[in-house]
Order: sequence, then C-alpha cells, then structure tokens
Amino acid sequence: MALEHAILVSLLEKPGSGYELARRFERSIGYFWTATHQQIYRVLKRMESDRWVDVREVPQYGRPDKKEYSVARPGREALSAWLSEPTEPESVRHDLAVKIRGAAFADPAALIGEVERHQQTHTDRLAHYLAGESRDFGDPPTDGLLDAERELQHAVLRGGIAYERMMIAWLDDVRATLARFETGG
Amino acid sequence: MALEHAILVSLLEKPGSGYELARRFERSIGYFWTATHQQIYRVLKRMESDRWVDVREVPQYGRPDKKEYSVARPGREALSAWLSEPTEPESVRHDLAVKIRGAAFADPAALIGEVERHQQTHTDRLAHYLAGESRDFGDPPTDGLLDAERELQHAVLRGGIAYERMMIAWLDDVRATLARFETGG
DNA sequence: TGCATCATGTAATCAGTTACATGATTTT
DNA sequence: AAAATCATGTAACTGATTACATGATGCA
Repeated sequence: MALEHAILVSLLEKPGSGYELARRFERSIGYFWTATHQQIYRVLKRMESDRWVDVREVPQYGRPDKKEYSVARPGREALSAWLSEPTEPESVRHDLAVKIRGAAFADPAALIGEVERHQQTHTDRLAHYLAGESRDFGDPPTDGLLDAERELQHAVLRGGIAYERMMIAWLDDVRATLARFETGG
Repeated sequence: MALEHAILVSLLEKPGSGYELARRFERSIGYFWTATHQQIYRVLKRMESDRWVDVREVPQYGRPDKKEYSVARPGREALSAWLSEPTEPESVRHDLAVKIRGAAFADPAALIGEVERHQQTHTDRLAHYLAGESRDFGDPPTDGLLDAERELQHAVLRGGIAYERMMIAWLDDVRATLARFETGG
C-alpha cells in the first residue's frame, strides 16, 4: 500500500502529469517501485478525490493538454504520517531462485543461458546507474551546503548500485555451480 | 505467475500437505517467494484439477488427517517447460527506499530509527542463513559425488547471504547520510 | 504511409491479503 | 484454563496486470 506514497514523493520532487509519472516509474523511482500508467491514473484519481493532490490543466501547443498534479497539504501530511509509522521489510520475489532450485529436477546446465540473460540485465542496469551517478552526483558538494533531497537520492542510488553489483557477483557463482553439472563434466 | 512453480519445486524436494508447504514458505522457499496458506490451498486445488499433483489422504493418530501432495507427470513437464522459457528479472519493491527519498521533505533524522529496525531484521536473517548454512552445508562434499539438489540449494542460500550482507552495509551508509541532517549537525 | 511519442482513460481478469471459521491435541 | 500447534478451508476485498480504446503530432 505505498504506490500513493511513491507518487507523493515523486510529485514533491517535481510536479507532473500521470504520463510523466509513468515515465519516471520506468526510470529512477521504478528501480525500487514499479507501476504502469493504468495503475497511476487510477490512484491519482483517488488521491485527487482525497485532496492529496491538486490538479492544474496545462494547455500545450502541438501536443495534447495535460493535467499537472502537485502535492496538496493533506498529501504532505499523509506522507509525514506514513514516514513515522513502521513498515515491514518487503518480501522478495526472485523467480530465478525458484528456477535454480528447480533445475535440480531437470537439466541444470540448460539454465546457464537464462542466468546469463539475467546477469546481462543487471550489468546493463549497473552501467545505467553509474552513468546517472556521475551525471547527477559527480561534482563535489557545492561548498558546505547539504541538500537533503540530493543527498538522499544519491544514497538510494548507491543502494541500487550495491544491489546490481551483488547480483552480478552472485550470478557468476550460480553459473559456475550450474556448469559443474554439465553432461560429461 | 510462479507460485505454482515454487510449489512444484518444493513438492519435488519433498512431498507434503498444504499446511507443511505454508510453513516452508515461511522459511527456506519463503526467502525468495512468499505465500500464505490461503493462497497455497487455492493454488493446490487448481493444480490438482490440472493433474499437476497427486493427492493421498494420510490418516494421522492424535492429529487431524492431512492431504499429502506430490508432483505428477504433467506437473513435472510444466516445470520443465517453465524452466526453459525466459522470465524477466522481478521488479523490486522497496518501500524503505521510497521513505528515504521522502524523508527529504520531512525530518530526515527521524527516519534513523526505522532504518535501524530494518537493519536489525536483515542482521537477524543473515544470522539465520549462516546457521542454516553450517548446519546443512557445513561438511565437505561427500567424496567426489555431486548432488545437484543440494548444491543448487546452497547456491540459492549463498544469494540470500550476499543479499543480507549488501543490505546491512547499505543501511549503514543510509544511517550515516541521514545523520548528516540532524538538527544542529 | 507507417511508426513512435505524447496523453488519457476503461474493462476484464488475475494475484495477493485480510478476516472469518472450525475443531482436535498438546504444552504451559 | 489458556495458549499454541496442526490442519483445512471460505469470503470479501484490494492491488496489479493485460487488453482494449482514442486521437493528435512529428519523424523517417
């Protein structure tokens, strides 16, 4: 139950339309919280009727008009309330782990290709995060001033980087393990 | 759409009742795929009507009878088919990351307690995994024989261990970052 | 002419969670 | 006497995914 909160954070960082939010959920925020545009439009409607967000019709020339959403007072309060209430660590869902254990009952080596594919995805994501890091956080801090928004975004990004590095290393391990069951090995 | 597959893998490792599966999903398998007993009973019923599993009524003395499920041929085939078809890396859901970015719009240091709580959970899980590792995989391999089931279970467990270590280290980083915004710091 | 992007939505279905319900045995 | 464990389920609800639907502009 935190898509609302993810949307609030994103709109506080920068107001935008449902479409823009959907694109952000494909990038930055989407790295730790996914949502499709259908979901976002539905939730935005609920948030609007709960007065968590304000809407502003923005006419555009050469493009369809858009509805720009921004966070209203009750939305900010809802976010504060959620921040101070404990939430449980999320349950993980790794179908690749299910496959690895399942491979014991089929041909383990046949899974190597799939593991390599996943590893490639993680390698790509890592490269993407690192590029984003040097683009957005490459400069040394502007004198002594601390910008909480910027520093905390960076901390989350470092988490993504650590996660991808961990996965790449673990999948090396998995590939080596699977290879030990190659027919004739 | 892989709860069925997680159940198939678990039943191949050892046949059991819905209740027993539910408990396994609280431990071992549950580390990378969660499910409640309600969900499991529902899916088992579907799998039974699809002939993926066989059921055997096991009378028990001093306890309610149970239905022991085991994997049938079509179930094994369904698992093989799934193993050889590509699946996308799972989307991550980290509400703590949403909270960290959200903290920029409230009191960042107020989140330290919550981060510590999460870190404690990961520390406990790590200890639990490491205990399981030395219990189940502590001995050197029984002569030269490779047991795929055992080796692959171990590889998945090593993934869990790597994940918890990564999280603990990252949450140290996050705590330090949040502390920089302490009022008067 | 066709495809991609911008922009918004509805409808149907599937998966997952929470609450409710029962009843025996075993442990504190 | 109460609480925990074993064992199985139904019902209601919420959340997420997939498919369908529209229509303009801009680019190749």
